[in-house]
Amino acid sequence: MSSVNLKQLAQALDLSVSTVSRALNDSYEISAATKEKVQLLATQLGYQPNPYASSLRRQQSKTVGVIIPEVANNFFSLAINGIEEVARQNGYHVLIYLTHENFAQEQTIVQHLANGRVDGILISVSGETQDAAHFAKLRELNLPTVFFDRVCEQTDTASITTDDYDSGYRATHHLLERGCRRIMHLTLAQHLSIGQKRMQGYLDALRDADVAFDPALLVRGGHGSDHNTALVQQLLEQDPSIDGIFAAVESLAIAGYRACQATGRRIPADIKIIGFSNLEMADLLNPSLTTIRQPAYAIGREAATILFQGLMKNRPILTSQSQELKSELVVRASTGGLG
Amino acid sequence: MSSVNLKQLAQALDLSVSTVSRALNDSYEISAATKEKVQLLATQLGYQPNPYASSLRRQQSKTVGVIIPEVANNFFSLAINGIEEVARQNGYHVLIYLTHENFAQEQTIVQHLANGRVDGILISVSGETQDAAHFAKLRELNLPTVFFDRVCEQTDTASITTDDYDSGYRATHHLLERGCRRIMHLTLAQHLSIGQKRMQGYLDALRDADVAFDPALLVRGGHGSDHNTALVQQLLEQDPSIDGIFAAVESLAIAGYRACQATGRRIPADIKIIGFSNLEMADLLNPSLTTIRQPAYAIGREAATILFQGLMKNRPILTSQSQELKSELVVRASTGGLG
DNA sequence: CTGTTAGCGCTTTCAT
DNA sequence: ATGAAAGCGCTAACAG
Repeated sequence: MSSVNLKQLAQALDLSVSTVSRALNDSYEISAATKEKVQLLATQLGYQPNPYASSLRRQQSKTVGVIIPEVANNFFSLAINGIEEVARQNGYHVLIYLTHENFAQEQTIVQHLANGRVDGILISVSGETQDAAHFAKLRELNLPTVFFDRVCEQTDTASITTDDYDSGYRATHHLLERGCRRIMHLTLAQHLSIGQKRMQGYLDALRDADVAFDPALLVRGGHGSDHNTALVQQLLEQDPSIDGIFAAVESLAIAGYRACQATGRRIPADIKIIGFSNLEMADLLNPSLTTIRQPAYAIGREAATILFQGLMKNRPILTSQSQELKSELVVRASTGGLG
Repeated sequence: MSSVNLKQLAQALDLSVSTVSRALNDSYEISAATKEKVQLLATQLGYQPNPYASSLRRQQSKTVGVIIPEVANNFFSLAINGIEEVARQNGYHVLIYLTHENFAQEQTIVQHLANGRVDGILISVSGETQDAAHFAKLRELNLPTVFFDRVCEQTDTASITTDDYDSGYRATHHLLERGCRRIMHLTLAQHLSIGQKRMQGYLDALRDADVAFDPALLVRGGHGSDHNTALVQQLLEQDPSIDGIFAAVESLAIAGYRACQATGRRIPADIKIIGFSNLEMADLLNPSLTTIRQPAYAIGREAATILFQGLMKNRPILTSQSQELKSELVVRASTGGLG
């Protein structure tokens, strides 16, 4: 493709291919004079090494695969930003794959990457994923993998997460502190560790405050923002005692907000809302919406950094390298909004 | 990496490497019996062809590069979704590169891709890009390229855009129709065709309505949401006659909204806002914000489709394949909000 | 310091 | 219908 290759360079310079190769790779066994000559001509002719030839020979691709459920979601977008940046700095390329929250797709993708196309994998598991057999294969093949945000607890690789339990606790505590006693808990993926931990934080905060937990307040949303809004709205109408909403996912925070509006509840006078959201817009537009912000960009960077360190030093990636980054409680409303 | 390769399969089956290769590629010159035998063992052993070996030999990578300014932006996120989907359907892989709106990075990335790593490129140019020399090289190398959203008018490849002029006109018309006469125009990248077209729509709408254009109402924002808010706020305070805001970019629509709040202007009673935004959240959260929604996902799909058609049929990608997709004016407020 | 040679794993003529 | 052999472009022993 790039028209000019090593052989041509070698011929033009009357050198052997290996000398040229070594000169370009700045090998210590090539004279400074030759190096210069070679590099000069190489840049003149715009020589670009064929990545596939060297990948084949070196048995490494300088490429990582990123597998995520969806990219139209601010958390993952920001994470990709972090990942791409670190990759670039380390001379790596980034292949992107989307599972669309579909387990079968996730399996296929993982399997497709187990052929040397990538040197390592960064993954946030799909909402449907329960079985971890496909990850076992990655270990077998010794393909370094780092989980981020939505981790798979069954395998023993490194993972970068947010302080899900803790932030779930804090969020609930925040509402309790403001007088809420009947807090609706909105969640999507109950069987994902991320959902479970957030909910456990919610439950423990209630318990520590001696507030009874009512299972009726546990709501599992689905996909489709209008559907969720209707669902919450219905529950609000059924139970006027509800005075708080804790949404474990951004989309559900919005749904909760809209449902409150639809039922005429005033925020924060009648009801208070707190929700996970990585969308700065959300609280910029609407300060009455208190949010839990995950350090998405940092998570991407951290996950990538751990992966690359393992790759460069050719060391296995250990569970001990796992980290839990802190999320932030963002309260915008100065005028006693929800804050 | 994947441990098992053609040679091993061949030995195990007592066949030649070429036969096995052909069998797996479903060649017509292999007996049905052999094919079956081969394919059976291949799946049993979990054979995965080495992508780099076949890329090297075939001189094609089954990979496309996507170059965008940023991914933490709903438009590009959605576009990637569309691109990835189409790529997957066609057996292509997607490499992601971010320019961070930086021209130098864009040049480097483009140059790095001109070595056979990708079979084609999908690109949305950085805000700084004025010079198109680096794209000329792509043409030289015959590397199929499709521009999307932020196109480069100097080259003659296909491009997928939104109806920027038209939507700029319609947005402005919308405000004029509601009585606005002093409409502030907020823009980021004035020299990008996308910014120019939107502004031209604005100007023409004013002219057609016989409303004088005041250059003082033209505001060029920068990066940093707080900075932009302060800028707009200052202008609003200086000029109380301003009764409308047209934001050519989502972030500026938010800045405008916040500035209005800060200066005590009521929306839409005192001032009306309309802005480009691909964030459904924005108008869900705040129905008084009328938005122009681009068909981001469709743009991604369309751009990718054109690229792949060219790649598969080995045909050049022509300007004639360019398309302009329609954007949508989203008015949420039923209660006479801004709508 | 430089050249010769082998080979990464696959595809594809060319032969049989 | 199958096999032998060449070669994609590069790197890395091994010589010298």
